[in-house]
Amino acid sequence: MAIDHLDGRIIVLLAEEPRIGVLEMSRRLGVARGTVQARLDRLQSNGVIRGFGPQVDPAALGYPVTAFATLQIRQGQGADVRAYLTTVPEVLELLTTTGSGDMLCRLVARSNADLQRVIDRVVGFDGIVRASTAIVMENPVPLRVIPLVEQAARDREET
Amino acid sequence: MAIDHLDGRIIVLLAEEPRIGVLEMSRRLGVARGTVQARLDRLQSNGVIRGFGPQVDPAALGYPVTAFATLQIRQGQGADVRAYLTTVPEVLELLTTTGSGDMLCRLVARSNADLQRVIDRVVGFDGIVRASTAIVMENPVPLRVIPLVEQAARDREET
DNA sequence: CGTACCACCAAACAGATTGCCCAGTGGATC
DNA sequence: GATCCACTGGGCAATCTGTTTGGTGGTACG
Repeated sequence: MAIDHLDGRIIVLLAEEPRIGVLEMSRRLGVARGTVQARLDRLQSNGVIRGFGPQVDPAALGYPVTAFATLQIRQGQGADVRAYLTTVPEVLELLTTTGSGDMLCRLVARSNADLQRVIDRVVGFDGIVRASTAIVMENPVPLRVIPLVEQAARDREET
Repeated sequence: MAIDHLDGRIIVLLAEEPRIGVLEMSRRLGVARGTVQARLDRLQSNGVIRGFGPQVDPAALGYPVTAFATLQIRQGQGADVRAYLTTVPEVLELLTTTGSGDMLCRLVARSNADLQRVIDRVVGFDGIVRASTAIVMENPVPLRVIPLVEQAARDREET
């Protein structure tokens, strides 16, 4: 759960050059291969590293438009809405937030015009009272974790 | 840019068992190893697969609280705000959305109490006019792309 | 003070995988 | 008919993986 400095370096290295392999990592970090291997195993069983799945870019897939929809859910319909939205491929993420039955929904679409179709499909579901959508224009900071990892490693050291 | 059915299966397989290797994939998919290799190269140079970085779980790192902050930016301060927020490790993502100088900001914190510190640090920056924060309670659909990939592959086939 | 435990290093092994090259085949294009 | 392209199936040396072994140092604890 607490991240070591070496753990941090391992994660950063892995983020920079994912195909690197344990052996090469041990060389670059100046530690024994077994150590890296053990650390990696620990990080994975700890759940710190969830996996190494491919990072797919929706834009390159033909879905360059991203939007966030804030949904207001009718009382007691939360589970239904969740189940429904799970079946919509264009729904990339769904979160419930503080506030009266609110959900936040990350969408993608093939175009601005297509976004209309997606939104209709999403908010057309009975159980959604109201929805407001914001289109994403730019993404100055794409989803990242490295700075957080480094911070966590630093915290650990400074103790 | 357009995704083949085989491409789709490759991505899905890779998402399910990331450590699988090209050879094993070719066996499971019933195609030659060179084919899988060529497809993978193409997918990567196309940008469809951005990489294979480790998926780090902020919660396991000690940051179990997630929140979204909607920021209203003072005219012309957008660049400054971006630059500043980039330096805050707890800012995992930053997006500019439609609306008058609005940004959406994904945050994590060590606790609800700690969230206050993070928010102060974020909105304390000059150039941010107003901010409203929503704490994430549940994550019924964690960030996913597979259904979209399958959809894209299906679209391609049905043509 | 001695023991036990733990993380790490260094080395070794067989087995598997990778990157790369080649020749042949079938379909589509012009 | 000639050409291009993607795929197959095979083969090669080099490398990496998973795993085990023995040895070292530090720390916690009775």
